[in-house]
Amino acid sequence: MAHEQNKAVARNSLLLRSLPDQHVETLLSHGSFRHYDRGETIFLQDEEAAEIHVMIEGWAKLFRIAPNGSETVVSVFARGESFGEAVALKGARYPVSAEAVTPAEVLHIPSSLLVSLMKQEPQISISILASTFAHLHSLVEQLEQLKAQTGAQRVAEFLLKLCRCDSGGCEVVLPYDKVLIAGRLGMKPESLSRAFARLKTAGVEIKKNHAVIEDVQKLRGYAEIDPAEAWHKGGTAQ
Amino acid sequence: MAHEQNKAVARNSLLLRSLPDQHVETLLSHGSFRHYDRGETIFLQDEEAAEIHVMIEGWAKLFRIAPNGSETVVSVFARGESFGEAVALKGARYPVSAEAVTPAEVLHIPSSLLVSLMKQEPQISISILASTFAHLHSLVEQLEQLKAQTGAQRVAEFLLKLCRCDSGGCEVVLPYDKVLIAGRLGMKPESLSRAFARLKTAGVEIKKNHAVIEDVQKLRGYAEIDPAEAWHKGGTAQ
DNA sequence: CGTCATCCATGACTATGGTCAAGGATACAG
DNA sequence: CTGTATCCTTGACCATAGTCATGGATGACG
Repeated sequence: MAHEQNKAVARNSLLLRSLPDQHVETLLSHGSFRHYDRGETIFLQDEEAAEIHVMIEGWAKLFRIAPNGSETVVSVFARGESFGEAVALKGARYPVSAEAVTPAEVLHIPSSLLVSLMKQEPQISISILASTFAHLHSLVEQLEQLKAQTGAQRVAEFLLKLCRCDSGGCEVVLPYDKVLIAGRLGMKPESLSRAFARLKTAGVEIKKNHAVIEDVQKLRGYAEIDPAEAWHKGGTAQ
Repeated sequence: MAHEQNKAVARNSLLLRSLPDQHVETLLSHGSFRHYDRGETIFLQDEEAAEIHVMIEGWAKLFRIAPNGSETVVSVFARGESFGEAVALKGARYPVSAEAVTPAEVLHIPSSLLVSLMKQEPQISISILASTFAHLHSLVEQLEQLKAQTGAQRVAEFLLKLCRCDSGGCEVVLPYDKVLIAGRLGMKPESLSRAFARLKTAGVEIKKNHAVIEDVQKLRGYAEIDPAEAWHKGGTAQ
């Protein structure tokens, strides 16, 4: 049965994998698996949070709609990752909305259950804090990237994170469509196109939905150094 | 003795105020208060985190130095706020550095102590999660602001957060120097100057280190609407 | 096979903000 | 009062990316 598959993934999720089996079973038996179609809403900004969400299959994005109508993608989650921990435990309202960007399978765990387990088993708190910290960390990284790097450099880092090789050439599949990649990297689709075009200089070729990286080291260099320097080899002022 | 003052502030901090007195006393008696001069380092990126930090007096910034040398201010903390909870409990390395930006008094609480208290008192975990969530939330807001607002709009929101009035006029004191404000808002000091200049349109006058807001509502309007529309009153496409 | 829709690339134009350089204000020391 | 340091503002210039408009590729469907 598909549920067994799902449970296996859940047991391996970042949130649950370090918990004692007994508690994992309790959580699984009270949690619910649900399917979402592409584009379907998982929760909305300002809704009261009562559940923690674990991605079992597919991708989901967290995003905010600003008063002026523009959308900001805050993060994108894949199989094994979870979100909403801190909000749900605080019983606060979601600061973001969540939506499936591919067909997706999500495990929902009621936060009340977690709170009561936390009282018995402090290890759970540590687990939750750990995954919350991971989000914190990734947001900090995003902030830095947004403030200190150009669009093309952010794309370069994005590609580097996707490919698992340390050196030499590499070919990666773009995990979701370009509109979403652009959003995730804080730019418009048009800018993403242009960023791809610039990366040809750094030995990257885009074909359909996969990218061919000629030399990982070279690309890494492009991502980290100020682009002006990559050009005419100047010295930094400070 | 000054220590009593300090302890009073600590007891009122966001992290400790909701804890039972008994535990607060334990934490205080094992924590240490320390003074920092302006510009002094509190901790460095990549150091191992073993303490939680509570601001008692003054201001501190969290920041990252990118490989290319540019600094990103991630957050600024004031009296009563705390940072480093999630990292310290996970025993990970700091993803950011911290530095006093004014003369400051900081309470350091060993994380090992907190871990053992968490085992006795689940309420502590909730407290910590709450303040971690607050950070998470503020980072999300920053991301949104950076992606969806212009510099002048970010400055407008910054001023609005400082003034506690809901309508009418208002005068606020800029809490720290303009270089830091600029950093906190993701821009260079020059851009901050220009943003201030633009805000004259929205009824804001800057004199030395305080800002006079003519009409809070008006400024709020400026912060939220797309600046192009504030100009020629167009309709949004989408 | 043609039609239509979707997604993506590209061009032209504009605005926002970074960089560099210069100049004004303020505070403080002598 | 003068010299100096620090901080802030302003101007000129330019790179980056947003906006708008167009056109091409791909794929679903009749």
